[in-house]
Amino acid sequence: MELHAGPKLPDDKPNDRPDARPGQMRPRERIIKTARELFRRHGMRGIGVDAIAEQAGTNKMTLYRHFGSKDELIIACLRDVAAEADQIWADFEAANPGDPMAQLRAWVREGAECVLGDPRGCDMANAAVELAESDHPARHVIEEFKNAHRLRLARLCRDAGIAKPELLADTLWLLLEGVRVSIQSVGVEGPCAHFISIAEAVIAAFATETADGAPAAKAPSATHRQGRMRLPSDA
Amino acid sequence: MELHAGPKLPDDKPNDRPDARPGQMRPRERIIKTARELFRRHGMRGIGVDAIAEQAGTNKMTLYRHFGSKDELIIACLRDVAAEADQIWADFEAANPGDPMAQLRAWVREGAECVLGDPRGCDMANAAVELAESDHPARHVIEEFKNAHRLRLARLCRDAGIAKPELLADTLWLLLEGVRVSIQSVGVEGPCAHFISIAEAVIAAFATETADGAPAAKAPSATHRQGRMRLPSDA
DNA sequence: ACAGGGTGTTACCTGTCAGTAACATCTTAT
DNA sequence: ATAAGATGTTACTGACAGGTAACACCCTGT
Repeated sequence: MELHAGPKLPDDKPNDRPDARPGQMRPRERIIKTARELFRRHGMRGIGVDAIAEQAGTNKMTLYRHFGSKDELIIACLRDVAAEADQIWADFEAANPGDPMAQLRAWVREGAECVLGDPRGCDMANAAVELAESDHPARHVIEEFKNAHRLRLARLCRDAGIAKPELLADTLWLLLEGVRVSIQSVGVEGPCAHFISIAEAVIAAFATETADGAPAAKAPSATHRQGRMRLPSDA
Repeated sequence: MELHAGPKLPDDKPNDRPDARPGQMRPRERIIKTARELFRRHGMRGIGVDAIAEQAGTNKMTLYRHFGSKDELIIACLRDVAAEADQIWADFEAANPGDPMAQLRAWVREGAECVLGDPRGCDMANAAVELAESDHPARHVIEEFKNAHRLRLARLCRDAGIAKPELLADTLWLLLEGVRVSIQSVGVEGPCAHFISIAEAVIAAFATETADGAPAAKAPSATHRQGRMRLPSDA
């Protein structure tokens, strides 16, 4: 039950190590990034640790020195996904400081962009589908992430002055989750193509009744609705 | 490439065979029903043909006499799912004859009921996640089913006099797909709990502008709405 | 030079799973 | 009764996957 902490690096001078140069990640990082991609492409049960290690330019032994089991590797990958998502949140929040409505609309656009171009949907949701065992350790990571994400979205809606923030958050949430799963069965040409229009319309509908009765702060204008919000892949 | 047609039964007198009695299905049917349940519980890659055969009260050889491979069994199961879904459609259409708006709202309620109580979501969508190979033969079945279902929903919306039937259909579609996948990561207590309210509100919002300008036929009454959701008239 | 930790290599074990062969048995139609 | 087809039983193969052992090779800090 020894949790592998990975190779000890001199943390005070990380750039002195040749392996720490950008584009020259150390084995642990390479394995995680490679595993994430292969899990995504082939499914977690559709790819073996041997193939992951080889693709990562290393071997199975090194993999098992860093991750006690395939399940631990899966968990590490999901944590990596979560960290990346948190970063994306932070980015578009920073891009629209003090403007929660703009952040909300950035969330919609960001969500759509993350989905398109790669028809494999949401790593977390896919993991929940594949790891059907209700007691699988990775489920903690998934639930924790999804719940935190949902609360964060509701907070954003509340900050934007929406009258029923939880309801709007859940609506947008279901829509995006629907897009991410739907794209895997009917592709980007299906309902997903209308996601941004739909989401903008829903936001606008909710924004017409703000909590304090004041005019909704920065409700999406008409220019954002049908034409300008074109999805990258459907020109 | 011989497609197993199953044991030849005297179709003219099906009830003469002891195996044809209700609750005493023949091996092929037992295998499909059992496989559907086990696939659902454990995932298609999480259960073996041996376990399926045993649980179905038969053995692997009989299974392989009816289905040339595990993939063929998967396809047969998905077709069974599709047939069942078609039957459900037919049922609630027949329950509200000539009232497409009532049928639409029955679709919402039926969809919600199918999802709740079993946290494993949609078999078709789950299969699309698990069978990641883009050329997997089962993908044809999935895409065909999902596309047909989507068109049928759009037709229902059009018959109900909705101004933008495709857009409402896609919105409801994404919402329900979102529910079915979301329930697997955050459970029924999450956004799924509001699905019916949300869907009713969306239908009401769309129904306020019918195609011919006439008052919407049997729009859901105000008691079903959480918040007064109005969609901008351009969407 | 030396020690030690991280890494690469090879070989191996064990279990599981999809799929098949051969033969015995049962049911039913004629 | 008998033939034919469907089913049950056992045993087997081959492939692959998860996981481990042992040993050799670096590279780095002292």
